[in-house]
Amino acid sequence: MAGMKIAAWNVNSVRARLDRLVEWLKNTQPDVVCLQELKCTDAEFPREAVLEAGYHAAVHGQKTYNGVAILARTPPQDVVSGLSDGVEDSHARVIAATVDGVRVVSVYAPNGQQVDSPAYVYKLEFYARLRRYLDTRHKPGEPLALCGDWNVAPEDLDVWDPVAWQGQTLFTEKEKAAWRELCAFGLTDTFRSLYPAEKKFSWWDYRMLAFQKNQGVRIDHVLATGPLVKRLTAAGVDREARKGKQPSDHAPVWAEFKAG
Amino acid sequence: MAGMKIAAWNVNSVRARLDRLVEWLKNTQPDVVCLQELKCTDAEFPREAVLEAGYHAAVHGQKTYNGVAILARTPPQDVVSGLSDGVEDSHARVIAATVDGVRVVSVYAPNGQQVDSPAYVYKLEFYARLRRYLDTRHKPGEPLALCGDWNVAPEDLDVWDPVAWQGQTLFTEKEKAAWRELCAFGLTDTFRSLYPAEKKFSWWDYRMLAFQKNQGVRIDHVLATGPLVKRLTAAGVDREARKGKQPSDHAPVWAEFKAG
DNA sequence: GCATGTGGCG
DNA sequence: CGCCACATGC
Repeated sequence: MAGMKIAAWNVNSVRARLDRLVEWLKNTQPDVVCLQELKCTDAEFPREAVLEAGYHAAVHGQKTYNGVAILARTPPQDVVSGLSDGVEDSHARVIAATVDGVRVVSVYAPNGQQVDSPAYVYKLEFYARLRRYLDTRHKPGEPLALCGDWNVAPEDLDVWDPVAWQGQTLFTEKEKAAWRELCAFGLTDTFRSLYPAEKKFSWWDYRMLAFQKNQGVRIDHVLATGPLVKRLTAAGVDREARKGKQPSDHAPVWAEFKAG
Repeated sequence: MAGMKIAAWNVNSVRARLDRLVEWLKNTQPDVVCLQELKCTDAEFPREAVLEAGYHAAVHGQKTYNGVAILARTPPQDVVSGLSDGVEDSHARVIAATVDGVRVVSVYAPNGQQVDSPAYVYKLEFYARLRRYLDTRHKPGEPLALCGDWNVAPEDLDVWDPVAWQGQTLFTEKEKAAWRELCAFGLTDTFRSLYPAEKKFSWWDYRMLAFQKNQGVRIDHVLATGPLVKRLTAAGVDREARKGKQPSDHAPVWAEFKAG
């Protein structure tokens, strides 16, 4: 693997955000981008515009909701859509592909709505299923990156006000436990590993001027296995991309790995 | 009265078209603008942005449908909303005001939907009521301009294909007769009086690439009484404003009067 | 708040 | 085709 910058961005409709996405690709020049919430079918995905910007796309789309993709400068290989675990599940939340020797998975974890709602139960099950997906298909010694919107803020440092967030969806003990259980496969939160004390966010509610007041949470993460973490040189949140007119409610997050 | 350029534009939602309207005001610098189809209430009308562009506004708004306004460099005087003829009518289709000594009326005539439908009957009645409005309040010897979307193409020259339009709403004999009866008050179609043989349009359907094929109709008109017609120097359609992204389906029409 | 879809209207 | 309204998701 050459040096590689991997980003993850919940775009909240790739068609509504196409101009911003293309602009951001041109300015940021990541090697791989995991997109979430495409909110379009495979056929509706703007392949041409993305290709013009220099990226091939592996797309697992869905009408109106969810939808994930992996963009890369070279065509993604061995694309696998979904968890393929036999569970009835119409949500397009996972796509995997190999890029330049690294297995990349774009993940849009369920939001969970209200605590103990069916959606919340589904969210916890999704995390368990994803852990089994890794156990079945991968080893922690392989170069593997899982990137996306995880809808979990793992620690107090990851929400703007831990007291206000106490017991709220994205920040409950059960969700954090599901997250830790996933990471226990052998995954490292790249941003947090480099910056153990940084309070940076990746999502801000559209309402109540949350972004202007920096009342956000860090729920978008680039997770990596040991072989990649060894090469980790930088990680961050592209807060600029949340500014201006008609932004996504999420900022892109990214991690950079040196050649090895 | 100083020299005066009066325009009329059905903007098809003033909020959806605000950027285009402001841009057009800055480029075109009309003295008076009659707007139709505001599709917003008085409270929702973007007064600030319009004022920043240099225009005061008299607004007769309505939620979702209709809505008319008069913009002017100096505050419109003696504003009168509606026909005030005692008829039950919730449609905001008429507003009048005096600007620089000229009585200006912004009119959004009913579309009429299908021939002989209740909406069609309402349209014919609207024309008769407007004629009575003029008879009651004005004299043909006063400087008076009625400007707006009349939803009538008065002559064969005013539709792209008179055969195709034969008997269609906007072009039926009854509508043309209602239009002539209104004009018989003492009003002149400024554009047609200057250009008796010009085939120019002011509205093109959003569908079927009608604008690209120039398959339009001329249904937006600046009507003026004798004292103004004497000063008429130019009239036209601002076809450019119908181009580009997210245009109104109407182009602005205008007439220019010299000082007198 | 800002997306999505649907359905009415022109 | 492109407004509006309304419902629904996050």
